[in-house]
Amino acid sequence: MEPKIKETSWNPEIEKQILKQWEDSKAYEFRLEGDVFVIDTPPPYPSGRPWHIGAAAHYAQIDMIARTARMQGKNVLFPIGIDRNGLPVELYTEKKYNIRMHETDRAEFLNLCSTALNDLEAEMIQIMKSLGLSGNFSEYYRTDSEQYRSLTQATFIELWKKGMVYIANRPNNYDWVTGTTIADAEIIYEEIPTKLVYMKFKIKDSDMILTIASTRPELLCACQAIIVNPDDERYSSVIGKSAIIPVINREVQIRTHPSAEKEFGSGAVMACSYGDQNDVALFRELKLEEIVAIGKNGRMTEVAGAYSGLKIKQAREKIIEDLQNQNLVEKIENINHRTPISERSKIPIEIIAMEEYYLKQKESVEKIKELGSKIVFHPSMHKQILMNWLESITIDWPISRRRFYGTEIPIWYCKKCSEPHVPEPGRYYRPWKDPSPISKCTKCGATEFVGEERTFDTWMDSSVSPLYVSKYNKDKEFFKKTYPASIRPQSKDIVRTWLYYTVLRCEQLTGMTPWKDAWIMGYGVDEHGAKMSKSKGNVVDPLPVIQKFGADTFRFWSASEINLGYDFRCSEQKIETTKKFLSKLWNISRFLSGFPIIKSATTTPTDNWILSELDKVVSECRKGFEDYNFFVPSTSIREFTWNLFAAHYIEMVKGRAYSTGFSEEERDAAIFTLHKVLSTLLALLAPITPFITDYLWQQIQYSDKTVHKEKFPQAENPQDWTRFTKPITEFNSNIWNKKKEQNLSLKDAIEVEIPEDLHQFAKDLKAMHNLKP
RNA sequence: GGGUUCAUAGUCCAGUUGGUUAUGACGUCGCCCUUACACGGCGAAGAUCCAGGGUUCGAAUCCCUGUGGACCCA
Repeated sequence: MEPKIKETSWNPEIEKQILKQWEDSKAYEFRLEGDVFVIDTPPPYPSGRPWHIGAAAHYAQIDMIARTARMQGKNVLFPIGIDRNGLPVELYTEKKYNIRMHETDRAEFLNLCSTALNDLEAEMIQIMKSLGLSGNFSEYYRTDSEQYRSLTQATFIELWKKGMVYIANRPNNYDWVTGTTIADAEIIYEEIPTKLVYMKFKIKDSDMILTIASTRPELLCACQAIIVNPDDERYSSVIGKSAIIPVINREVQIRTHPSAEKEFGSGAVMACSYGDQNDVALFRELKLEEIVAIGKNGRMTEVAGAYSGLKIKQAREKIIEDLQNQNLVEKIENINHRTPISERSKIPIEIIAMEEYYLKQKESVEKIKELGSKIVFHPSMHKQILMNWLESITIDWPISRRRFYGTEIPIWYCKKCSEPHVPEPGRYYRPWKDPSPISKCTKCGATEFVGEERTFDTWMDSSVSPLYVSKYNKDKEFFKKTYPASIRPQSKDIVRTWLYYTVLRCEQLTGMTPWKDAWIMGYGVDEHGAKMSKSKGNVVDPLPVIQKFGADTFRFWSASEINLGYDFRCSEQKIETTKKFLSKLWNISRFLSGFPIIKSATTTPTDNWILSELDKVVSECRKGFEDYNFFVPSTSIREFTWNLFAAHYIEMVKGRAYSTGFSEEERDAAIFTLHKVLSTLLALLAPITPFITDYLWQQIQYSDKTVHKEKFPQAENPQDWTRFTKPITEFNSNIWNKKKEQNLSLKDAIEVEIPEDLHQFAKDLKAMHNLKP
């Protein structure tokens, strides 16, 4: 019989035709009716070539979630967004044009950023499409669009009116070269050689000398306490006494705190505003009054006395010199110090108190814990990341940034009395250039205003993504049916940020959890298990891989290689070998496509056995799909298809299907079963490898429409025949071995007794191995 | 320093509530064109299940201690 399928292997080029077919038929269009399934898709950030292969694998799996839900009969809202706010594009633009953001015209700088993003975005969308994502590309959103930013601003205004926002003067990471507060995420750490200076402090009203080691002697003038460990017996006699700061000649108290390590330096440390983050915590905890020793220009302030006006480094050298001249230095060690560096200017950051806006979060922690416990995490172990984070929240969230490419904080200040005013929500506001929408100061009645220049932390935008896709404040009917969303897929490393902030803000705004499920994926690492980075040169670019092997190969690799929630290794070689399975599937289909489709038949024991094994696969797959864990179905299908269906069943019934020595009924039963198994496998695989399954489905003509409109298969056979699997496969192996031992070809006849328990399969076994009667 | 997590053949991975001989794949080595497939088939070799201790009739699996790695936070 002529097979309907001619070629002997799957050609990934066909994917392009199929993609077009889906697009033309609007196969994945969302309808707001029936059972609605909403995905809070993570909008990827277009950070430049190559797109991380782990991210591509991640999105392939999110699409599997969408397709699974669709085959369960749901209407799936699968939005596609692009995250465009924030630091990376600013850095990219500064580097590309060799300019500095704060020294460039703001409007011009924004334009450059936007253009850069457009190029990077276009390529990203192309990759997402070619991966076969069934998302809503025709209405993809951008987080820097007027629509999106006006939502961010509206939610801010709403919280402002609820009294959730306040302004406070607190120490922050500060990069004095570029003149901006920066987030922790923008700090990198480097081991830098530095001097650890052991300085002599006199104890007041005694002859005792207390030695204190510090890498920041220039901050002596900002010292407000000496700290020793409460268990450190060397210092128990001086606790509560005062010490005299050398050179500065000011008294400070000696106190205890567990953060003072006995082994570091002399065991006694000075708390200055601010040497590092620990100092910040100490000042807060011990309620010390801060002394501003370093100005925003990176120079010592007046409190530094003789050192005032000097740059930090100069001041350090000068004060060491003075200490030595006055014999106040015990010794100096050269050490490597893990120093926080600004990612942007590569200089050590300073911690300086600045006025910033804060969103209250401390009082929401209990409520978030409650909501968090109701969200179903996949895998469940990653819920712990959120819970641990909630335990460690001690301060409110600083939300203002001194950046350009972000959503503007919609505030205008009265020129006369400085009273801040927020406008009405609904529009997109740019206070740095827009005329004030406020006409009269509510406090003093003045009529002139100055716009705020700062922007929001980008998580302020990202954290309202479920509200955006559900048309919050825009379409009540739509919102009601699509919020809370069904699932938030995202990666493990941003649970503390994106996931947490989303729950926080959605709770504050709607009182509800933003989604029912959270699906947390691990990182893609290189083939040796190391993190990929451009500097290490171990980055794998997904684009050529997809072009070479096809999206389905990439997707199947992603499904079968990644166990949900765990890190996974990426290597081109592994992806390549995955393609073999698609070839296998293709050839099985090619073989079957030569036989007519038979709708029903009276099956034989051999048929019942494989159908029973098929049912087992179906059940396992359904379990995996329900948990959105595609590792389970993909590996289970591959094993069944290759090692049972192809290797044993097809070989066993080949003779019967060709009808040599069998009745018509027996032949029909074989053909029926072959098609039953294959069509079930294609449907099960459809969410994972949508191209090849759809193509084969339509070529063999299992139905006249796409496989993606099918319902998921269910286990159908009540009788369990799987106890025969082992005897059958062992029997077949035995014969193959025997023929090999006797140097026989597989088609040569052989005399072998069929064991008692396999008698009901005898006819097929005889035909398969050419057993002598 | 705190937390999460992992540890099974040369490599990657499975092992559900503890139960005969530890799963599969890649790679290696042999043989083989067998009416779907050489991008294939069959076979073989390859594991003190990280170490030590405990619970148990029985532990890769449960508990404790340790070691090593990855990541997050400080």
